[in-house]
Amino acid sequence: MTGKREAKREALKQRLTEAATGRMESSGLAGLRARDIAADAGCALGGLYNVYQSLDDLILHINSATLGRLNAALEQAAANTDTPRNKLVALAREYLAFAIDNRNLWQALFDHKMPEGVIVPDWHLAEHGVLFSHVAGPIASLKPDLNETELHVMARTLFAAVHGIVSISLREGFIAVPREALDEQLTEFVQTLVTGMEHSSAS
Amino acid sequence: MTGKREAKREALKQRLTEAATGRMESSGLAGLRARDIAADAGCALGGLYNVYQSLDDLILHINSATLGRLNAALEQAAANTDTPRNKLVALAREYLAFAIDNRNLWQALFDHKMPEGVIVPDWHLAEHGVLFSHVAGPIASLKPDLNETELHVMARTLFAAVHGIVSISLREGFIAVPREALDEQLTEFVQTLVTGMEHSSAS
DNA sequence: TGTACATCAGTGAACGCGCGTTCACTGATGTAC
DNA sequence: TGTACATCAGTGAACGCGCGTTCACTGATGTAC
Repeated sequence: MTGKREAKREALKQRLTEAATGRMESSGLAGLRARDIAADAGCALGGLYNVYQSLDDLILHINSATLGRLNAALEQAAANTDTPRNKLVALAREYLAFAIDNRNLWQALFDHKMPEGVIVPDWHLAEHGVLFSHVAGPIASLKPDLNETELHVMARTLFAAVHGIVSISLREGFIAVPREALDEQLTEFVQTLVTGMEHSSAS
Repeated sequence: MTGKREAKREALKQRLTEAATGRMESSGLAGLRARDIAADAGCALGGLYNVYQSLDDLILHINSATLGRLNAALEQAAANTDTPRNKLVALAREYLAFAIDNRNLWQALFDHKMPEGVIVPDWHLAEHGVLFSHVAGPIASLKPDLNETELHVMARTLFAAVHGIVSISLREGFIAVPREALDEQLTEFVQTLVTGMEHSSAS
């Protein structure tokens, strides 16, 4: 029966991760408590610290998983459309949809701060960086004259703009504006921006 | 010597507000402690609670003052330029400048959350709403066909986009991108958007 | 102006609570023979 | 397969810390006469 220890450990880790994800989804990052997670996962409080170094460590792993799902969703959205313009619109809409469907998990991506002095691991920063990359492809098609740096900067800016719109729209509990209206606003916004890009002189 | 009580009270309130603002600017919202504020203001811990209902109450007042200064700065920026296009660019640049120069105070406007169940007073929500209004004027000139609601929505969206760009750029301690570059990016972004608005058909 | 009493701001030690993390203990799994 | 010992996961009570808020007390300001 070798490996039973490892198996149980993995099983517990998964139960903890699922429990924590559930809590985060329902109560938000601020409502996440080690005791609740352990209780949900059916283990003692101390058990959590056998599997994860700290609560922040656990949160980091949840965020990593969320980023993975988000990146996959964006990838899909871009792949399913044709023109650069439509890809950018689809990416923005998918981002909005993901944010709405995973409200608190998505929020935690941006709200979580490491305690002072502790550094965020590189692999996690890299995952965040991938978000921008989805936007870069379509932009490169629209503006072939941009060099690598300019392209990266522009992708970051466009992403940030969309993120800002989604972020402010979802603030304060429920959505004041109905989802369809939000969707339309965002679509129109990206359309306008792309039109502007098509009419502006090359940088 | 009537009124000495009131005068002292006002003086203390001002000292507390200044001390708290200073702490907030240097240490951020998360680093704000009642004990520090009282010490800086030169009064006992309990004194703070004679003047303000709670720490959240004090923070609300600081945010209110910050919003006042921000709104004034934006008003200025728009007034000093001519065309709608230039006004929108100037507003965005002024917003960036204010955020950089008042990093932590600006951040606190968006980070501060009331404790669960406590409602943000109306007057404070209204102050936030004013932010959008600066953008509405120029947009109305660019797109005269918009009705009241459409105009408000568009102003909100544009503001949110610029806020998102500024917000993500200032994340993580120091500015990775030099200020001039940020300024240029933001300017270009707004220019592109306005160009797009000029070329798109009326809604 | 002076005296006696009332009021309320100012004080800071103590309270209370939340909550992440530790740690001595136990019991299950693994290993040696 | 069985036995004795070693290892390490699992336990949950206790620790520790931060920090907002309170409260009984004091001393300064205000009022009445």
